This record gives sequence, C-alpha cells and structure tokens, in this order.
Amino acid sequence: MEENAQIAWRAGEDAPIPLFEQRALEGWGTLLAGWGFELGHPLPRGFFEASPERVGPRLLGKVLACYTPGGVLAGRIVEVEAYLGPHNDPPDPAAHAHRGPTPRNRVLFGPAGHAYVYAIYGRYSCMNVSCEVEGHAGCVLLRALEPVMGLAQMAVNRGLEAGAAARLLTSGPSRLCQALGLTRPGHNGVDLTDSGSALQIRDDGFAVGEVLVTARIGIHEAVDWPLRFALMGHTCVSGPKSLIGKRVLLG
DNA sequence: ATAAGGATGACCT
DNA sequence: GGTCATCCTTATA
Repeated sequence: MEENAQIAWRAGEDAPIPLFEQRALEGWGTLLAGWGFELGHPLPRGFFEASPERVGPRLLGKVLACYTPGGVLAGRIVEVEAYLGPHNDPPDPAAHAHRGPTPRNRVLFGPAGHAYVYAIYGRYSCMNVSCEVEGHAGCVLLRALEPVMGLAQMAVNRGLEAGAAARLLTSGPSRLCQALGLTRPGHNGVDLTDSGSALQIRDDGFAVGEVLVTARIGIHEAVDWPLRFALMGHTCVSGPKSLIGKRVLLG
C-alpha cells in the first residue's frame, strides 16, 4: 500500500483497519488465482446455525484460511470439539458460555459463523466457531489442522525452522492459532462466512471418510461426553493416541 | 480490590 | 509420566 493510501475505519472503533485486512476486503479472488490454488468457497451462515455436535463433525475436511501480511495461510480441519450452549438440557459445564454471556464470550451469543478467539494460560490463543442462531450460544473448538498453504510462514510464526513437520505446525488448538497468527484482538468476532473477511472457513469439496469420536481433552467437567471429532488416523490430530473412541461415518 | 485458575505447549525424566 | 510459564477473565467482597 502507498503512504497516501486511503485509511479505512470501522464504525465505532478508534483504530484504523490494518492494511492487510483492507486488502482482504477488496476480495481474495485475484490473490488466490495468483497463488495458483483453489480453496473453494466460504461456508454459508446456515451451515453453522445448528447444534455444535452436528456442526463439529461436518467441519472436518473444511479449510480454515487466513489473509495475513505473510500471505494466505490455510489448513484443513482434522480435529474439533463441540461445546454446547446453556440452553441445552443438561447444560454443558465445560463450555465458556455455561454461565451465560460475559464480556469475553459475548460473540458466542451472537449470530453463527463468527470466530470466538480467546487467550489462555497467559501465552496462547484458542479459536472457536460460533454456532446456533442469534441469542443461543454454542461453538466448535478447532483443535488441529493439516497445513495446506503458507507452510513456510507458519513455521516462522511458530518459531520453527523451515521444513518442520506438519504436525508441529498446526496440531493443537494453540499451535494452529500461532501458525496462522490468530489472536483475540485481531480476530475475535470476525465473520467467517464473508468472502471479504481476513479469516474464513471454506469448502473445497474434500470428501471425509471415517471419523473418530471421543471425549474432549483438557477439561475437568463432563469429561466423558463424546464431543471430540477427528479424521480417523490423520497424522495431524493432537492428543494421546490412547484415547478410546468409536468410528463413525458421517450421515 | 483481590484471588483463583484455565478448552495449552514445551521441556524434562 | 510430571512441572511450569504467564496473564486475563471471572467471581467474590
């Protein structure tokens, strides 16, 4: 961008939209064509307007794509967890939305298909996708990706040397955020269904085979609810291999 | 105002 | 298998 380029501002905010995000707003089409890749099209809002336990497994195989100063970074979703909204019976005690809206989790109570990004343990971030219609919370935590585009930049973002193993890049909820540069200040609340957004979830037609269903990882409540979903046998799936689960085919 | 602890990852044995 | 860094969010007073 030139020095005298027009500065874009977002209504109600006191900081200009970052330059890379302004370019994203102009559309990804030519850029993606320039890279010679095909990342399909953004998933529509209706895809996310359902229970997280239905949306979660259907997100497997879709592509998370992020427009960054270091180019487009993208990975295929290979592992997720569902967290249910407080309107469910029984409510999900492991969910951030469990006790109702707070300043942190308010995105979850908004419309579906938006990014809920939060900081954890002082040094990491995790990314979720909001589900259900406006007024009802519920989300899907992205736990692992298979890197698809921008692997060299992901390695830089992760502090690894070029050519690092794929699973070291994006296998883990905070690893994938670090690889793509996802943060709460930068990405919380972004509409993932908008083809102008700097962060999108896209469908490139990838066909999912067998799916592994297990309990969720790293929680202390509802420890045996079967709400973790992963592509069976994929090397980029995080967590212990000892975790018992069942195999299913999506219906 | 203050205290408790977390949907983790890296490194150690 | 275990430890721990590190800070923000939340609950409570």
